[in-house]
Amino acid sequence: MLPGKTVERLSKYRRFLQDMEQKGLENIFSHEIGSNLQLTPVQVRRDIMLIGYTGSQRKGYVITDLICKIDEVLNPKSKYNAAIFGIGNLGKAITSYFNHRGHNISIVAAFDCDQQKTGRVISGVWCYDLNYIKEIIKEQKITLAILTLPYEHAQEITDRLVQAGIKGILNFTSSALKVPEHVYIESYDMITSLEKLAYYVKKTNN
Amino acid sequence: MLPGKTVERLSKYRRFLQDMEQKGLENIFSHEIGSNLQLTPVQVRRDIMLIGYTGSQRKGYVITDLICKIDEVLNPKSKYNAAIFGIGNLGKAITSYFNHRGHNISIVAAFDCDQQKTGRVISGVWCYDLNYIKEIIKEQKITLAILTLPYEHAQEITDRLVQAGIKGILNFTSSALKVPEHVYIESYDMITSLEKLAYYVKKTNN
DNA sequence: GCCTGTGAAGCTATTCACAGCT
DNA sequence: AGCTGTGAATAGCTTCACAGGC
Repeated sequence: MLPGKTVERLSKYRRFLQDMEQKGLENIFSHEIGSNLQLTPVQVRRDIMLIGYTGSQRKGYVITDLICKIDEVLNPKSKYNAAIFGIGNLGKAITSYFNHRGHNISIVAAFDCDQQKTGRVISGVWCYDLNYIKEIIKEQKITLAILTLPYEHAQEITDRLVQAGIKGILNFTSSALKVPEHVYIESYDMITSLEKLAYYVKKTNN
Repeated sequence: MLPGKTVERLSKYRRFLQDMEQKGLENIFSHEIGSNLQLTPVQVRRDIMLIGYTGSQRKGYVITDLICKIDEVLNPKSKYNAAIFGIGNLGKAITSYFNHRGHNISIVAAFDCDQQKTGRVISGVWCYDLNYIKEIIKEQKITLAILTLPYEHAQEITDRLVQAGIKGILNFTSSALKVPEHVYIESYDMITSLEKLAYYVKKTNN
């Protein structure tokens, strides 16, 4: 099992490498990847070492092979189906943004409690009423949930998702969700980010 | 200067404490804060220790005082003006979400290159054309920028923001921005988050 | 007895420094 | 000469373990 930080960087390496591949490049050095992603070459090499890929001293890494290796490590061939909970502006942003790229994760359903939104397609996915969580998750083999609904309902919906057998949750609400051991949570809180930014800006400017 | 992780948690403590204050509570123990935010009591105490606040053994921390102390540390009284660059779904989500709460950071302007959007109010803020970056930033004393525009334009706009004297950037594009030393960047990449989630879900389920 | 505050230990992540290859 | 791969050192963060107070 790779360290979290390494997994995050691998995701970025892969996208960068895909771009370079598209541009017709065949080989790349650790310092090239590094300078593009603002990382040290050592860090890049260490990550690549961790996934067991090895380059050559003269030409660096073979782009196509490295992409393959990352694919192999990050997505063990299976496809993941995700659903989004709360299809407001944030939900729509994520859905349309995400489904545009070729991924092995796809958002296949949306859920909302607003009757104006349910029963039709929004940002390319069908929007269901929150009452059908269990059925649809089973039916569509959804394993990942993205939470973009109001803070107040987050824990309640989470409990229902866990009940329905969801395996991972990407949580954009500022609620610190309680889940059983076997469910993995990744949270992002933008208020925190902005406040952190303000803190460091202040600190570095006086 | 506090560690990044501590700053992040302080932001969360504050919001939780404000909620508790609203509910009429006066005192709170580290384990109560911890269990709500999924942190160990020791961690909470350590963070509070770092900002130089001290509680009492019998009643824990005085909520109002602790909030004050966090305010003092996180926002050294000044107000921050922020602007959002790219007012699509994500931009709108952040703007409306953020300006609803009482903050010392406020989003006072939006920028976009789409003529359909410029010259009017969107999500409560006036939307300017990207050509006026420099003027508006000066005029409105904007120090923070939030980037929610397409990847391809991120670096170019960033350069112009730096030129215009911006101090901090919250970057939601997947581009790893190059900026001079004195500009602070906080980045969030949701593709990375989802891929990380998928990775750990997979790993913990076989 | 149950709380806070904190030195010391333990982990995790990054960087240094350099051996080895081509 | 300039790259990769990696043990060893360092830095950053969290938890342990316990002293001290009410």
